[in-house]
Amino acid sequence: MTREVDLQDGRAARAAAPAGATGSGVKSADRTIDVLELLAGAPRRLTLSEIHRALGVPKSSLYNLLQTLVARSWLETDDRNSTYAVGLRALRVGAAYLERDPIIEAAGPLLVQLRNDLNETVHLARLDGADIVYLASRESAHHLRSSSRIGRRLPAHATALGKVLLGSRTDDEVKALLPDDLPALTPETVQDFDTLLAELNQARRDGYSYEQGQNTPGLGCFAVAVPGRQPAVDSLSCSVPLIRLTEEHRSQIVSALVQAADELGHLTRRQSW
Amino acid sequence: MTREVDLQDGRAARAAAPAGATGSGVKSADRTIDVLELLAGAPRRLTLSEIHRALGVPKSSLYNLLQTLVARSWLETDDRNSTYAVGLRALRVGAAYLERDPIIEAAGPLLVQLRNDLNETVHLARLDGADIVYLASRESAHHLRSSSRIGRRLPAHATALGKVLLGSRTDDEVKALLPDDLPALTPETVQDFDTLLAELNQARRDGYSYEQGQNTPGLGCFAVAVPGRQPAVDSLSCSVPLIRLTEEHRSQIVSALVQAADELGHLTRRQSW
DNA sequence: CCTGTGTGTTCCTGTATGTGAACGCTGTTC
DNA sequence: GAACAGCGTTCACATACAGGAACACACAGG
Repeated sequence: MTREVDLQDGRAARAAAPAGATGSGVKSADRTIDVLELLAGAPRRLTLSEIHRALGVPKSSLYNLLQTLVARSWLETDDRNSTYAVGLRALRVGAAYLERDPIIEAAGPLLVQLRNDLNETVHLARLDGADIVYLASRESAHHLRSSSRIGRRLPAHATALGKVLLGSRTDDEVKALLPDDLPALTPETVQDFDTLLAELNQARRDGYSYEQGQNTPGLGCFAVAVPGRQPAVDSLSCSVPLIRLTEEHRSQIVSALVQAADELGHLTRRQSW
Repeated sequence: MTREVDLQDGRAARAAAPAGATGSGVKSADRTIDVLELLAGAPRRLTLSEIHRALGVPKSSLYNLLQTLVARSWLETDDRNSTYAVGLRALRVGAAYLERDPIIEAAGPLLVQLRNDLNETVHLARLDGADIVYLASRESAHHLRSSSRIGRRLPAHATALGKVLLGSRTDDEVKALLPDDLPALTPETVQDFDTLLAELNQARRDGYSYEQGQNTPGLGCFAVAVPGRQPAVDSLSCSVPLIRLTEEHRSQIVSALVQAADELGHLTRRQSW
């Protein structure tokens, strides 16, 4: 018997939309998305029965659906119809989102320069509801093997990227945006609303946000919002292992981030959207 | 009146699957994919009516479908339900495909090194049917603005990436794989089957493929297959503007590509798949 | 060996879903 | 100003799909 485990990997599970949130729309379309998002978040290939249990969709309906998606190469099955994973054709749509957005195109060279100047990992992210979504990143030379986080979601309140964007809104807007109970990713994650609001005020005053180990133990993170839209939706960040973080490094990072975000704002302001 | 144009951009239109290829599966799932692939390949945002005409789906059905996809953030509508584009949540699934594949993870640093050594644009691609699909690339320092081609498809016979992979198959297999009429992307594209087979033989002998302006005028391209699987499915390439292409550069590129492909093959051979 | 639990697959029916036609609306044209 | 053509939206009916149950098969264990 195979051990029963969470099919969604730990972090993503909390940040992801309520999987069964299929309410009013076209049923098969909702399920198609359910399947794709489940497989995208799963740590390994899944069998029909596993998907059946995870989504609560009848096996026979699911069977037809999966066949359809495999026929379109949006899903792949390895040996003989045993396990399913995201397929090659699903690649294009995500890339299309990235290509259509001028800010992401413009961010590429800027991120490279930032990473080279600081020699730390830098990210571009966007606020979506209560989560931030990674849009682009460049890894520091230290760990090359780190897999790109593009498309991954993290609760905004647990990240510097999110805090600085929340800070661009009023306290009331923040209250309306975030869930009543703030999920914790680590023991350090702020779960108290007033503490969070204090952090946001700090970020508003400083012009940047900082966070330590609130989403990843041992990692500190600085972020500034990309100017241009009000309220801001995009932000740049730089993550540093706490062991390597000196006061000098800190001010270097912050000024480099502010400058890069400014430039990014200017580059995209006149763009036709 | 708006001028009526092709909704799919020139290249992608030919390489893409027959858009109406929805045959036997779950209808709404097929249509969901149709919509996503159409929007991903379109050069701009589309209205409901445009999608209706492009896919031949009844407007009322399409209306519900689009509403559902928007509600799930797989599509976005800008002002007020007027035009549609790929949404933020579609990002994750493509990224998931890339992350699950060890060869793509391993290719990252290798591509960076290749690009730095050659100072030219380098690509990793995979054969899928009669097309190649770009999986990863690093642009040369010369043109930073070039948008990533990840997920884009090109006819295999018109690219060095594809020719070297086709060369890893027998002539009969190639005949079975490719369509009867080879589409041309430029006046230079091989359309004659015997000429193509001769090119494949050349590639088999040399261990790499070369092509000039067959998919992009003024651009030459070298490619070698990543060893490990038989027949090969992945290949590495380097594109060079013809003006800049000397005999010395040529041999430097080929040997760097061969070495990188070998290394990539070794890195991934022992990986658990 | 036969039983039990797992898998993926097929079939048939009731109903949920797709759809054609009609609607309200805006902007353009004569 | 009226007629037209385009747009997105609504609604009631009939079709095609979802889903329960039953199927074939593989494997593990008593």
